[in-house]
Amino acid sequence: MPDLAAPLIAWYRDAARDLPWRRPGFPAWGTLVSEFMLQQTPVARVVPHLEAWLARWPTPASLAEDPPAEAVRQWANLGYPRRALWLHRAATEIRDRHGGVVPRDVDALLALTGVGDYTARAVAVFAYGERHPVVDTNTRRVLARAVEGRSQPGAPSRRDLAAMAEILPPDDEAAATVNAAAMELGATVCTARAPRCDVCPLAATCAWRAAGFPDTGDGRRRQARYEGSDRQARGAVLKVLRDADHEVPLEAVMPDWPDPLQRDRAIDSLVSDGLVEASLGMLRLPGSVSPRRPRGA
DNA sequence: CATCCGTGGGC
DNA sequence: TGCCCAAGGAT
Repeated sequence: MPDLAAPLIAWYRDAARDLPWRRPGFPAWGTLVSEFMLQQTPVARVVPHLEAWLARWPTPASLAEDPPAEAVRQWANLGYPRRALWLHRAATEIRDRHGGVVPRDVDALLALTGVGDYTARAVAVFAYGERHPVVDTNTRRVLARAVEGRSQPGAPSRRDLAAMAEILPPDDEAAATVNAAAMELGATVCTARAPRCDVCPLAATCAWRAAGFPDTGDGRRRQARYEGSDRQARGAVLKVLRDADHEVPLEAVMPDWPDPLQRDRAIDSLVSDGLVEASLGMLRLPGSVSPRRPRGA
């Protein structure tokens, strides 16, 4: 296998975008928040939200002090609001189990709510300089093309970590750069559609290019239609509660939604997820009011 | 392992 | 215009 590390490092030195989490001295907490936000949300949408979030909650403990409702509100329209709830839980876990310091150890990171294989290693590597393979969807596509000669990666697998580990140089800092460079290449050059092979540092040895760019089938499943979906209904319910500064009567939540059963199903699932609290016919974001102790309790 | 989970921009 | 896609994770 050709050496991918050297051309990736050289290319990254010139082509890396200037992003907040790449600034020197950026805190590990900021890296963790950015990785939560970047889970399935494009960089351009994340940047302003990240800066507002860190200005409001500069430490995990500061976030943990506020109720989850505030996290869900601040998350605004970033999408997948469970991530806001999970980030709040992770902040609480960091405060309670790690003295308020974002852990460095991959296993400790993996134990945090909402932190999986990607995020745990991204924090260990990019915030702390540890040497691990970091594999996201961009890296998987780059490896699928450059190494395997396929147009798209297969289903995500634990083997992806081993494949990435194989191309990492021994030095910690160089390994971190290769991890970042593979992601950056996939995000800006080796893109899902219309890859820019003319400026790719791996073009000379790319197996996919050498094979004549065969379409090896996309392996990816089509995303379910959003219009009319339960997800859309959930999003609409949550928006009503985010925009309200107090609890809302159940009957006032989307009274004109085309499918009342779907609306009720959305509310139930949000309650089940912990994103909404319901009692006495009222709905509110979690922890947004202090529950009154029943008389005589 | 397949499915579910938001939202918006680009083509 | 509809469809594709986006630094994943939990169940």
